[in-house]
Amino acid sequence: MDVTRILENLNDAQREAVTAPAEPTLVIAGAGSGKTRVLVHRAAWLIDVEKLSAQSLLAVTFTNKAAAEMRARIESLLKVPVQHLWIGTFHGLAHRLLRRHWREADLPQSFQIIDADDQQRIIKRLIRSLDIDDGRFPPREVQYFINAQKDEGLRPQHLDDDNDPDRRQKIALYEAYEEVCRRGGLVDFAELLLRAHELWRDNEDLLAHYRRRFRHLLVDEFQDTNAIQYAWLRLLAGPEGIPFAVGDDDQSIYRWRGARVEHIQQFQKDFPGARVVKLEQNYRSTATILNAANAVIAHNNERMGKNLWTEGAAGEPIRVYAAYNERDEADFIVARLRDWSAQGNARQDAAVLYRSNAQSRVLEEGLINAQIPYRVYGGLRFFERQEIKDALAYLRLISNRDDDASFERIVNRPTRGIGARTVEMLRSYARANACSLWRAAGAIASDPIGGRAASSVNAFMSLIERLARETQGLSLENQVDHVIGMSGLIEFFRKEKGEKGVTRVENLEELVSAAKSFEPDPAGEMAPIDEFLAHAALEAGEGQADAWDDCVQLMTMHSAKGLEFPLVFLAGMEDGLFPHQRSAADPAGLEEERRLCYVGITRAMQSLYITHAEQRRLHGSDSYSLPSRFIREIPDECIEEIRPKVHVSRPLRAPERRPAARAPEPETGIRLGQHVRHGKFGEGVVLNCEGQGAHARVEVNFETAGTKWLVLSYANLDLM
DNA sequence: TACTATTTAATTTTT
DNA sequence: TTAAATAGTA
Repeated sequence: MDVTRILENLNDAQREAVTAPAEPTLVIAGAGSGKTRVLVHRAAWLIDVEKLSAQSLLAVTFTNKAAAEMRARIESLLKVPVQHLWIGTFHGLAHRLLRRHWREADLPQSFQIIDADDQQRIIKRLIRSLDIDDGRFPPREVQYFINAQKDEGLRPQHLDDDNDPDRRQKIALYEAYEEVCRRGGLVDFAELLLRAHELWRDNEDLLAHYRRRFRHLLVDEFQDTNAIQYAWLRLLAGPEGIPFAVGDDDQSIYRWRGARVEHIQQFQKDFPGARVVKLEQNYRSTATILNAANAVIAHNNERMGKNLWTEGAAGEPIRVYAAYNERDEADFIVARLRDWSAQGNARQDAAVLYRSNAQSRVLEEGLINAQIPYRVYGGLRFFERQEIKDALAYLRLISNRDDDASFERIVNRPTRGIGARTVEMLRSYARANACSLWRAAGAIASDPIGGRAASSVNAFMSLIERLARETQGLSLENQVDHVIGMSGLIEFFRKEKGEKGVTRVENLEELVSAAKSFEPDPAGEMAPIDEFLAHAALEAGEGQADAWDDCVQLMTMHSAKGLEFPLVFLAGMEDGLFPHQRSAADPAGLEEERRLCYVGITRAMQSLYITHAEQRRLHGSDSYSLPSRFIREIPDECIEEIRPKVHVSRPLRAPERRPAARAPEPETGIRLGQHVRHGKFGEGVVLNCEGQGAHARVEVNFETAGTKWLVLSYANLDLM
């Protein structure tokens, strides 16, 4: 056995974690401290040194990318493939279990997975069909409610309406939604986890079997687990299982979608005496960057506490640039990126991070002008594209006629004379007879007095039947090819004007090649087409292709988690934008924003620039804000302030169209963006003014007191 | 049924 | 500003 290969190049803390005895272990791994490394080496250690069969390990991650990377790295360390090692996402593993045990899970054998978009469509339809005011119950909110319940492991029957009519309504919708899914054999993402949990909870023998098999549970990004994921892990671990969880409480940024950092504390309660290892040595960033990150995150109360350090040098100071507006900010960043390239650096080593996607626009404009290639992360993924989902809906309907979500999607796509009226008729029939739309269509199509609608519906049904017949026995690739051609989809999109249609047709052709290169599990019992459909739902594909081009990377701070770049810009560091207005109100929200800031700072290896704009056009109108409070939390000695150069000052702008209408009070000297001081509220910036003379009021965004409207004649503001 | 005008709202995202 | 959803019109 070659212990050295597994242990070399590990520091003491990493080694302690990797070689820990077979006991519950919690690794608190700071940013850049070698988290994945520890996980990978732990797996290799268990297999190679402890001589455990790869079969007895289960490794779980949040993203497919992380799962693939982990497998690859374990294999490269062990120098052998580890096919029998279960590595996957929570959803992927749950799906695997449900396919194996669909009977016990009370699912149809060829159940289909629906994504968030499908789910929303179903809910929207449901709200309408039940004649519920969708103003009071927006589909998005209902969807959020349902998923939140599922994430907590709750079924409608577990819920109490608390005598709140709104809540009662939502519970009723949850129940109705469940029924639609049951009838259509549809499973959403949250349902995968919930079902998998119930599967084990209610089948003693099954649970015992998996407990016997999986002795070691390796968990990545543990701070991101939601209640049902944690419950699932705990159930599997049982009294004997040995969980090895790796996470960082300071990088928990997904509370809003159910993640609970508290599981880190809970872990120590559920597994008393669990070994806790902290990884604090950082191999990524300069000491200056780490000092800044440590100082910022130290302002949070709810944390385990840890301090990143490095053996490396202090490095450059963090540059803070105060831009006049978002254009100036973009110009500054573009100029720095030019320098970066001119000095012989690779563009892909530079990243511009921002809080919200809308910020990318100005940056992109600047980059296009300067002819700097860039790549924006997080666009539409391949399998999420409209035309792709249409094609998949045909395939799904062929596989299962009762799939109402797919039925609705394609019944009139391409248009075949089945309009809103006809669909409404189908829906009400389906509702009255508690059957699927397909069955309703059957009833209506056979109605001799149905008229034109009946014949259109009839034509649609025979098309589907024909496609089903014709694709039987064909290879996956040919099935897909046949369906997109004969369904009329290709023709439909070809007619679409502009470049869009061309791209759509190309994408459909791409789908055929995706089907061609898809390798179904030879041992799997599923029909290859169902496997392909599940794959499409669980792995929506890359957001943007061509990662190999030498491009500057643009992304949100959320999507930057886990990545690192020699040069990083944090753009739009202004109060209201970051921390975002909508999170700043409650302390927990603010702490999460601060963790996000910590994530952002720790992405930088060598150089970090922080920029903020005094004035920013947001949603069409100008807003004025103060530099983010997070900037102030960085120690002064880490920072070098860069003043805007006079000659880049306020870019030429057309004169105000209506100078008089919105003009600030000339005699008061108050203008938008003016910094002011108030006796009680402190310092702030003028956001807005209205009225004149004695009635004039101004809206001021105060650093500490928030945004307030003040009557000018009483407020006694000092100009600054 | 398809196209056009108007209204509305606007973090963060993986599966 | 702008994208998307809805309402209204040809």
